[in-house]
Amino acid sequence: MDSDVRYSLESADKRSVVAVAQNLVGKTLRDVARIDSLDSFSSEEDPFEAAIIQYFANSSKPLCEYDGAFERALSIKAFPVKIGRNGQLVAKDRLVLGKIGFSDILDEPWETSLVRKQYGKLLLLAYLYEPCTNPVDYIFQFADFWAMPDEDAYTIQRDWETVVGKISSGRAHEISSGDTLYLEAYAKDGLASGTVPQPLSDIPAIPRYWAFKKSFVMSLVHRMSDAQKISRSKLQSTLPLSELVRQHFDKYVGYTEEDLGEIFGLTQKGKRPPKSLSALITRRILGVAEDSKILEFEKAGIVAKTIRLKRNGVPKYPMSFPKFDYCKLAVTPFEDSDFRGYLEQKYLLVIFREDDEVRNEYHLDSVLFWQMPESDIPEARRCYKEMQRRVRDGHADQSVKATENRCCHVRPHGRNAEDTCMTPYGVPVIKKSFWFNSKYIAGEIQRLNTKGLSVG
DNA sequence: GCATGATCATGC
DNA sequence: GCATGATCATGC
Repeated sequence: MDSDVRYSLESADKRSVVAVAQNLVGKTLRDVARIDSLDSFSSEEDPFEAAIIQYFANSSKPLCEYDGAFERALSIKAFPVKIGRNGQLVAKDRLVLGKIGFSDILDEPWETSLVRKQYGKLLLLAYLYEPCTNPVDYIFQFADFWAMPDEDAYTIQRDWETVVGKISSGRAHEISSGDTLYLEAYAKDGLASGTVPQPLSDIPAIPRYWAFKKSFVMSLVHRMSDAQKISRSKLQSTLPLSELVRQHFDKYVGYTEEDLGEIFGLTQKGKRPPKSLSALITRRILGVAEDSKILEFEKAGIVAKTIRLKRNGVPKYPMSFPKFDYCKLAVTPFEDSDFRGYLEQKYLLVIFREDDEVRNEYHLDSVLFWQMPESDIPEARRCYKEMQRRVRDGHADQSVKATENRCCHVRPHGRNAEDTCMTPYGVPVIKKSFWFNSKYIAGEIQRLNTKGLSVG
């Protein structure tokens, strides 16, 4: 998010925190933190949030170094969202920031107030609320620092002054949510918790909490999640996702990428097509706006990928993973590695196949949902362990080749020879990443097609 | 023709 | 500035 967030972590640390947060999206606490229940947090005020904070503390190096005090530097707020009637995410509740101390607030200026301090460092995590579900199984929908636009900050300050004004004129008992626009003094427990004294009047008042109103949280959700649902006709209203996607793509099977670019008005004659053309085509076929995420895919953690198959059924080029860090690789067991996490990625493979006659002309062929089968994980593990061994032995330059491993290999993925990463033995080596072998992917596509799971 | 290493280039 | 997807170049 914007760099103008008032935030005391260094920006590199901040990026690291955001990366940890983004890693939660599409997953659950059970997935990422291997927690089965919140029992061990049950003494906390909010066990769910406590578990999330612990996950962050364990996952982010800068946060570890903050020695548990990082809560001063950032405020993690998990809040529930649900699927609204039109299929878009909506806020479920208000977002509570903290209790209003009727006495403390009297001589506190806005600049040092709880609300002002909180909103400059809010890390918002939205999770999909499901009734009767163990919170460790809630799926996170989006996560990011919240950069508050100036116009919002101004309104929030005015709201704050309105509430403080009532307290400092002895009218805390007259506070109402209707007084304010974005920020409210929320009676969290209603009258259930009884009343408390207020400093400048004998009349007791209901205890209140600072909270962003539901409508304001709703706008946050809209701003932060640009995900859209895949379009459905009446007839398609109850179709399972895979069948829905297949039906959408079916209409366009046989067209070339150029045809589709033209059909959807994404290309102009004489102009070079955008590089992201295939990604744009996928969006159009599914009826989702260009700049939107696809809600169903976000929820299920599916990534759409275009695969161009040559006539022999082998992808034109292999699929790469993000670059790895030699020092991290040397000390991280496979089970805890980023690579292990990437292997669990679910894909929607949008497959184009090379024309039988015209070289370099690719036609839309089919779509497949694919995830690396569990039974192949040990083979990928061998690739990881072998590369790890080489790095430890001082041979980061020696990649595990595609001929050495059935599923994956290692190859350079830097900008050029100068784009290096430090090794544990102090010699920089060109950046590398793990890649799926082209032949392995070819085999998987063939396996799914012959299994009759093909769509399209 | 393929495997492997290296680099380009677009878009965020 | 960098990651990622795309592509080139070399050698067997």
